[in-house]
Amino acid sequence: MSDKRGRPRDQAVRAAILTATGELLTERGYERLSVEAIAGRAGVGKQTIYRWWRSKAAVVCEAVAAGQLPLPSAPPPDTGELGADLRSWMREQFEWLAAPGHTALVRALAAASSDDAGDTERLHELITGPSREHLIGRLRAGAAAGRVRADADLEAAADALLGAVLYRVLARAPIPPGHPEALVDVVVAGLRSG
Amino acid sequence: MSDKRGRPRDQAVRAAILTATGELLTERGYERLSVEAIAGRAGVGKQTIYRWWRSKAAVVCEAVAAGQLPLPSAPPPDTGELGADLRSWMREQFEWLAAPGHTALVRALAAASSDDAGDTERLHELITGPSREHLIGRLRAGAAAGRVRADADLEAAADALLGAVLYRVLARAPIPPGHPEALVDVVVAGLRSG
Amino acid sequence: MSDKRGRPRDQAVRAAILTATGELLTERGYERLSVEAIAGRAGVGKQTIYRWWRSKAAVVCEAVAAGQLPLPSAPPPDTGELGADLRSWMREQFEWLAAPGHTALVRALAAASSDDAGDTERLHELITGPSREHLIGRLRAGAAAGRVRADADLEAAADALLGAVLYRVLARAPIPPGHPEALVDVVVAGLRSG
Amino acid sequence: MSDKRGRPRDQAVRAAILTATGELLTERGYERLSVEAIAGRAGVGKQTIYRWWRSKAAVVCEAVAAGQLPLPSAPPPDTGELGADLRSWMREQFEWLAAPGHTALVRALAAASSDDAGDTERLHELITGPSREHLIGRLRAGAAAGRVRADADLEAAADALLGAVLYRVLARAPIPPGHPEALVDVVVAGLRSG
DNA sequence: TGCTAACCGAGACGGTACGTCCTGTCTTCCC
DNA sequence: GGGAAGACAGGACGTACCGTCTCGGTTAGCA
Repeated sequence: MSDKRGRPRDQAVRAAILTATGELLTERGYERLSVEAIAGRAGVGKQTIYRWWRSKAAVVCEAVAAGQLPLPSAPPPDTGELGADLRSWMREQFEWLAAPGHTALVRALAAASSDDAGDTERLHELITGPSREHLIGRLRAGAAAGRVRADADLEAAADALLGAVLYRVLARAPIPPGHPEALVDVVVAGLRSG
Repeated sequence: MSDKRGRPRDQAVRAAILTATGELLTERGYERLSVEAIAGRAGVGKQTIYRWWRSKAAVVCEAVAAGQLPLPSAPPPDTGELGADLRSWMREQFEWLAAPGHTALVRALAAASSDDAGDTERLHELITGPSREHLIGRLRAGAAAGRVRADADLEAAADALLGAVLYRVLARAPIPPGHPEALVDVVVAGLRSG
Repeated sequence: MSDKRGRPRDQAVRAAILTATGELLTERGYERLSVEAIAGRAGVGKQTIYRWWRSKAAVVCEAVAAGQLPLPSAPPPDTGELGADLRSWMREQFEWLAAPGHTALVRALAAASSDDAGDTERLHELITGPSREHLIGRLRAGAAAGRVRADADLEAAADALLGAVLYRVLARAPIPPGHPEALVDVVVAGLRSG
Repeated sequence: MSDKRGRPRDQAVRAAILTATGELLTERGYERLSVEAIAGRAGVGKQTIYRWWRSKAAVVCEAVAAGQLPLPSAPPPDTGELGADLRSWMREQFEWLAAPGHTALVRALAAASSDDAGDTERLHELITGPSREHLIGRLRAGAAAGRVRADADLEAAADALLGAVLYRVLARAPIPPGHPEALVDVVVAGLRSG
């Protein structure tokens, strides 16, 4: 089926490239990340990178997919209290962002998005996709438990929560105390009563 | 008192630079925008740009401020119906984004944000600031009219609405029909009842 | 004695490599000749070339030796008339050079010479060696016939004739009519009388 | 007439590039000479080289023209004795070649010639041109003095002498004692009697 | 007939250099 | 002294080859 002629791709090399990419992205940001620097740190020829990825954005994309970059943890388990669950999840999101380098990383990935349409979708799928699905799942469970009205648009609610986080990060606006909870409160109340 | 010796700054030159910046930004995006291209299209020396602006991001920043870039219109007037007003405003936001070049522009500005901390704040202030203030003003009027409960966090609500728009744009996700209204419905309902 | 186990060298492959080398050398010149292009045209792995030759120059060297490259014909037979014989031989040399690709080939081989000392000698031996030996042989016959004075330096005379051709080719200077004959006349007269 | 707008070309930079080129060419030879190395040693951006020269060969060409490379001295003055004059001139040529680096330089320039037609002519004009003209001038003086027969082809004689030198260098053949004198003897005798 | 060695195609690999593009600074002349 | 033009050092881009190195698959002689 597949063409297996020639020397096979060296997986250790692929890993080294993705690791180097993750490190440099966190250290310097997307703008100041160069393919040459990745090659240098990974101990790899530049051509080896271009052989497998079309662009800087594509490498970053796969580095994220490979878990080379720190992403916020999965949402906390369902304790039955929708509001409490979402508040603690939202707090975690903002706490993760407070760590040095993490806001830079999000901004870097946002910048990477502006390059190519194909990579963008894949990148957002990888980064916000899991969070989003867990979030919607939790909301759906709340709906099943009667905590959320049946006709509520759960996707819109998820957009509102994730978007609010993204907005604060990109605007470099400070996070006032109580902000995560206030966000959750507005959305959860809106889901409860139409 | 002030030293006015020497030739004063040529305002026509400044305008040409900002116009060229706006055009190129919309055409090519922030990544592929170069100072040399701006200078070339504006018929201006490169040094003239660097004399007045510290960086590419700063020029983009001022181009936005000078209205060289198309931004969504101001929110519609207060008709007394908070939900209806916000729905139509939100529809306008998404309609503006649907026009060709506008999503590219927002992505370009998001990318510009990742460069420099100082410019970022100014840029977001210019782009989302007016929308945000109008939005919060409208929400505050709703609170005064008793449509919004007194202790609601209007900033969080504004973040949720603006962030949701930003999120869809950056993720290049399609806008399903009814999405703008659903967003407004969740947030407004959340503001009404705590 | 020698270990002849294992698959023997494929002579068809060797021939394909030398043929491809000859073609590419004539088409593109030595500078723009690449081992990868040779391998590609010969339908051969790069390693197969490096297994048998140390360098690009070595392959070119053997391609010449194997007759893959067109070289000027052997000198005409001895008719007894030294001057006439050399004039017609010299005319042949310049006529061969006039054909398209042949001057490029000589320049390519001169360039190849600058690479490696070992290859250079072998290459010159192959290319000018036979011509040179025939030439000196013809001059020696002339000396035996009393047409050339006994103490004449036949090597110097051969250098002068071959070098003059080489000089014109490398300098890309046009060949004026009567030039080959004039060259022969000077040298032959010089050999006749000291 | 000429466009004098903009910053004028920095002559110190031009000199630094040509000096660096001459040094590196002598040290490493033409094949191992890189534009990046020239830029590095000259303390210059690569673009500054490509702004003024189309190719490596063109830079080498101008380095020669600018006297950055050691070339054999001009021919000795006319003492009236044609044979003696040419013998001492020819000895000088071969002595110059015997110095380390000089043969490499000639081979390098021969290799540079194979790249581009335009540069080749200019390069040969610069390198062998002056020698050739002095040589022909001296021969013409000999003809005027009756030492050379009137109908002798002086160009052919010059080709023979210069070519013989070039031939020995490119072939990396050793110079036997008495070779320069033997060369001159053949050619001068040939010019004397037809 | 199966073992072992060497060949062969393909092509990945670490590198070097290419020639282009752009950045931010500078220098000159013109107004 | 502002401004157009454009040279400059520096540095990253993406491409082309280099010479080396595995792969799977052949093709011989020897056992």
